[in-house]
Amino acid sequence: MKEPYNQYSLLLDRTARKVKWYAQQQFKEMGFDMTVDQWLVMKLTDENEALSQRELAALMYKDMPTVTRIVDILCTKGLVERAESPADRRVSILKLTQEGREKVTSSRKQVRSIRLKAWEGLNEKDFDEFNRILNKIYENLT
Amino acid sequence: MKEPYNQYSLLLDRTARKVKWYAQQQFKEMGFDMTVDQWLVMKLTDENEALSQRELAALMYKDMPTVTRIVDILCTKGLVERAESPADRRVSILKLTQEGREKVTSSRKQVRSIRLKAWEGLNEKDFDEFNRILNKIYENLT
DNA sequence: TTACTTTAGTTGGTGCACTAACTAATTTGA
DNA sequence: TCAAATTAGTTAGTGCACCAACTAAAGTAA
Repeated sequence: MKEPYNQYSLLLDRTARKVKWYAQQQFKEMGFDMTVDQWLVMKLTDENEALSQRELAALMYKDMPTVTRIVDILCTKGLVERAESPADRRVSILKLTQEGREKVTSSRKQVRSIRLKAWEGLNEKDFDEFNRILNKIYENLT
Repeated sequence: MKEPYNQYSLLLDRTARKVKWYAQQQFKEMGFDMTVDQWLVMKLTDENEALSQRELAALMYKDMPTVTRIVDILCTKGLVERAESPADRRVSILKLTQEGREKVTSSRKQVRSIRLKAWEGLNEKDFDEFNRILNKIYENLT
């Protein structure tokens, strides 16, 4: 190979963007007025009791400024609220509003079907390989 | 599996970002004052005679507004120039300036070593699987 | 030629990613 | 106990990604 492993980062990047784009299209079609990242924040807030922004950032593999801004948007939309932690006044505990909870609940089934589309024609072994290789690359660069 | 293929988009996304991040760190360390995307524009401009922005966008799998803006930045930096195509006055033909050409040439070897880092402990078969699976996912969503 | 459509590229607006610098609260350790 | 270090979160600035709307040039067909 003259240029070994050439282009792999481009392939990674374009695939990641395509996956996000496809989910966003589906959101749009189902009249779901929010971004994929905003939805993920809501889902994780729903699933994790007394979640702080730092913990949320870790779950999403995003940095704190990014999380701050997504949460800001969701607060403005009235879907999420910040509450002060009783144990540590630096910490914001995230909670869904009633409206936020309803939105997440009503979307779960549809979101699952979005996920499956990407894996058509691929099997469980492929999924394992995918996980192994991507995790290995990640570790190599950490 | 209760949530099949859950999290795969997160894994894709975080790995793609890590790869870009690592390259950017290396650029910084070698005193290379530009982003990875800017470098890619310069590399492709160097390798392709009389490249238009549309062709460049296709090579990078990016959309045209994104390309316009990256090229804008490189023009401002004096590394790239737009020339009018003699055949079609809508088309901008991209060319590296002398300084741009020197920057690309001097960086090629170092960039190759950046690429290899991600694949430590992985073999050629892994690389093929990686390509096959990511391309399949991409096709599934197109 | 004249009107219709397509194509290359730009511009504006919004959202996410990353760095750096900052505030305020908490923890640590001499 | 109190100064230094750490931690949670925010703000500012820059760059990329995507959509939509736009300009101007080409191509097409009557």
